[in-house]
Amino acid sequence: MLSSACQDTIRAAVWLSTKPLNEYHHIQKISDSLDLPYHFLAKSLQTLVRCNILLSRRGANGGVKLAKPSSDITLISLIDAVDGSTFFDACILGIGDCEDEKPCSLHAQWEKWRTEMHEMYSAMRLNEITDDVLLRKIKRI
Amino acid sequence: MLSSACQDTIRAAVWLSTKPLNEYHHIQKISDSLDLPYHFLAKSLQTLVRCNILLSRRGANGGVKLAKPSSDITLISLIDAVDGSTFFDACILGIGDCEDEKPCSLHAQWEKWRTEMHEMYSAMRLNEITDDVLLRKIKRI
DNA sequence: ATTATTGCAGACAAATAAGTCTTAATTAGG
DNA sequence: CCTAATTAAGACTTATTTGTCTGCAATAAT
Repeated sequence: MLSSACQDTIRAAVWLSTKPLNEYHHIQKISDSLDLPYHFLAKSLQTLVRCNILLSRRGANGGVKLAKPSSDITLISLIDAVDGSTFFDACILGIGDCEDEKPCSLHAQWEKWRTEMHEMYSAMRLNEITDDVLLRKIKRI
Repeated sequence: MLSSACQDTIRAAVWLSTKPLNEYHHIQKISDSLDLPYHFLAKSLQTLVRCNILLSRRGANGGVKLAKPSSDITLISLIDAVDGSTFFDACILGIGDCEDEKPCSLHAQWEKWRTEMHEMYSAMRLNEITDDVLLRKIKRI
């Protein structure tokens, strides 16, 4: 559904959204707080830096921070950055040209949900996702 | 979303549902018709045999066929057999104990869709999925 | 300037998913 | 009984995802 890299970046971004905008935070601190693998998380966050969603600074007291207010960062921008937008385009049965030609019987219903999901992710901004479940130190399944 | 093994078995089952119930069909014929990898499909279909969704017969003129009328076979039974039911239980952010404790802010909406999807798959039976898109020879993306 | 600290980049390793191949077992038909 | 055809089972390979490690480059503090 969402890759684990994507799930990690979402949780990390939510974590950052609870911190002041002007502070840089060491990625190690984030991975420790959320119990995520440091290097794996670091790699995914680099993607967000390249997409101008995060800013980073090297060296002592360096780290990463949100590039803009959390109310300006949509969930879909994170998903697109890390996972790409393939999920919201693909047929649920993996049939390549199902969408362009006549859609299969599952496709019609699937498309409805896909669209709804995409709209929700597009509407939802980081500052709305303040639930502390995301910020708790929870090892993945 | 659905594994490719699962997508394949669904298409194969739909293909079988268009054939007379008393005929066995060589798996090679199915994989040729749908342009799916033979051995990979064969393995997945064996799972359906073990779940009593398909019947099989070895040897000359052998093959597989539906174990019951296509109107008695739900889509969810295929998905559960091949992929298991983990998808319909898991948090979209991969947080293990999100459901049992307080759900995260995404979880509430996600659960609604998950449930709807599960209900649709449970209600939908093979004989309703007659769309010929599924039966066309279409290479995966 | 020097040094410690940090992100960056890419090679590497492990785990999982996807796909292939070989051999054995079973069956129909001659 | 033989033989060809076909599923069953599982080992094997390949691809993708996930995760780790190492060294380099930049930067702030001293």
